[in-house]
Amino acid sequence: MSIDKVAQLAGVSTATVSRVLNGNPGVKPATRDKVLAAIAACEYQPNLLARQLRTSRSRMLLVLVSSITNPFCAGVVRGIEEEAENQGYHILLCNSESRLHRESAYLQLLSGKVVDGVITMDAIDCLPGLTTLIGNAPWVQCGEGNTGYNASSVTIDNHAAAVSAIEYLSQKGYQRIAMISGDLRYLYSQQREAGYRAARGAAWQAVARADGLEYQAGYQAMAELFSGDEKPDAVFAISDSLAGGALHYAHERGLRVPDDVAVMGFDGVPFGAVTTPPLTTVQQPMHQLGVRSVQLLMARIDNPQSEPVDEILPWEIQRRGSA
Amino acid sequence: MSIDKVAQLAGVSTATVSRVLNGNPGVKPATRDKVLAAIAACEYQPNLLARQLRTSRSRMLLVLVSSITNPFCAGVVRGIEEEAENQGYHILLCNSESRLHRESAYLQLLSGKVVDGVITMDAIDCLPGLTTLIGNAPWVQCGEGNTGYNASSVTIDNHAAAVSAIEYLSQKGYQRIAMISGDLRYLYSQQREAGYRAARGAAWQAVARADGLEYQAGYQAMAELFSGDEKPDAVFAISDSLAGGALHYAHERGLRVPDDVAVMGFDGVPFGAVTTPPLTTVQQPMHQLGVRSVQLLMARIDNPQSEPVDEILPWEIQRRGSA
DNA sequence: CTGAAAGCGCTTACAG
DNA sequence: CTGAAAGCGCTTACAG
Repeated sequence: MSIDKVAQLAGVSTATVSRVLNGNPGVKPATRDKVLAAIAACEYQPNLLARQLRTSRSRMLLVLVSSITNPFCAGVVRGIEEEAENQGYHILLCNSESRLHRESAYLQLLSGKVVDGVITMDAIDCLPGLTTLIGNAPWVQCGEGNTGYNASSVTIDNHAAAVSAIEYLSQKGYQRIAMISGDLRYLYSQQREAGYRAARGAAWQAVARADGLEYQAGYQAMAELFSGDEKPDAVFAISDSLAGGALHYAHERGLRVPDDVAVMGFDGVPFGAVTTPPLTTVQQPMHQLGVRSVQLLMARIDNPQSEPVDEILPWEIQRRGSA
Repeated sequence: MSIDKVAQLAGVSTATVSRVLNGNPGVKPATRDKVLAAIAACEYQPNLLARQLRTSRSRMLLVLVSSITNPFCAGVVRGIEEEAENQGYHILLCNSESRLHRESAYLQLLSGKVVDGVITMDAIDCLPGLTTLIGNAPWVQCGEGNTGYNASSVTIDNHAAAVSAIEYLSQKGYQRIAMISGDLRYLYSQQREAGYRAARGAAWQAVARADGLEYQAGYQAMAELFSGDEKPDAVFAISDSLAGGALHYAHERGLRVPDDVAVMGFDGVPFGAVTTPPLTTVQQPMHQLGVRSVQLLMARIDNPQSEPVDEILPWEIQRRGSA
């Protein structure tokens, strides 16, 4: 079932078979039909590996996420897959769990020509060696805008969004606004926390850092915020998942949301619409983040000389019942 | 940066370079060192495509899931990735959204030798053409045990688990136990619904079919169950996500859970631990489902003549506050 | 419009 | 222990 068999069957050269396979216009209809018949007859399936080796184009993209269970990541990945499909690309998803070993194993596929480019959603700054593995291969950072690399990026303005979230809470009359922050190796954590501090200025502040991205971490951080003497009357969490854990803590302690304590999230993931009460949050354009990442990556693949671009997408505050 | 360059640099043949690259023992230490030095000197990176073409082994696995945002799928995928990594394999995740076009595009990678085998988590029965695309390639079904294919499978006993869930609710004293079922194209939906009906026997029954896998669908189904005259006092949902939507409906209507209505889920995904109240559910061995899928697939890859095996894993009822 | 031939970058019998 | 050579299955100038 190789191209040679087809050529034999059709009584033409392999070059001709290849031409009809690739839709090359310069083939006489009669011969094309002969070839097509032969292809059907022997149920020929092209060996993509050979094609990729020859053309040095795999039409595959590597996507590095820290956690696939993170609904924000999942939302972005959907956007990536959709646009990749439009462009005739397949994606190879690496759920790194931030494990260096696994990430570098996948990045080897880049230098090994198995993929044409990579989209990273992880904190790349603190993963030494990875950037050298990527080298000058087409690369876009999604959700993280670390500078100093030969990479494009697509993000939102995390600082501004955090400032705006705090202002929203202030306008609602909340006084003691605390924050559940996250892993500061991520640029977005730094930026959102900085936004919180900037917005608070000289006002009352309290920050608890969640250990991880899961609900449980949000629950713990909330407990920490409520362990002191001065309880917050509002909490701004760096992600909806963490906010979900915070809500759980509030319910468990009999705190009414938003009357006793308001909770505000970040991301705008689906489950935020069905929490009790539904979560007020900063809605990120997840789908569009994915779509634009692919488009910027394609630009780099098609023209490696082109300048990397840093794109910033809009966000909006989604008002629901929790704050 | 091909093997030829390295060979030249080291003053040996390409065969020798290949041998040290592959850890072939029959190489004189002195020459091995020369080669290693040359590899380092020119920062040689092997072209994996060429290697794969030559050896007809890609060490990549295709994983077809219907929805990556489904936390049950995500949990299984983590198990898959972990075991794949142990075996030196990479995975290619296809988030099909049950779209035939996308699934067949990915399955082409199978016939195209880009992947060595496939794990499907989707309802394959009703996707005509896909099974012929798979042909006799190494294949295992995970979570779905359709028979009649040349595939291994790993599942739980969905019927028994559903029966047991209903018995649990009965023993708790609930009388009018309803069910939120799902898409009957999935075998697991059929099996769990059949288990429900078998367990109820002549007792009061009500089934609402959720339209989709998201919270929202569970909310709608719950609304449907409560629209009639005879309200249920307990609801068994076919998945935790759907149960989450049901909980939301209950809260919205001021129904106390589990006093006014009990809610029981299925899957045992992480967020079930932080709902209000936490979700009583049937815990599936997600991680192990993934691990065993990979192992069974490896068996088929290493020995295509081996018989497919159908493996059934244990489940358990996870008691929490909602029922 | 079509074919003969080279080549993508590896690995692997086969000799020696 | 090492090398020359064939070959994996394609595509693509280059002729004609």
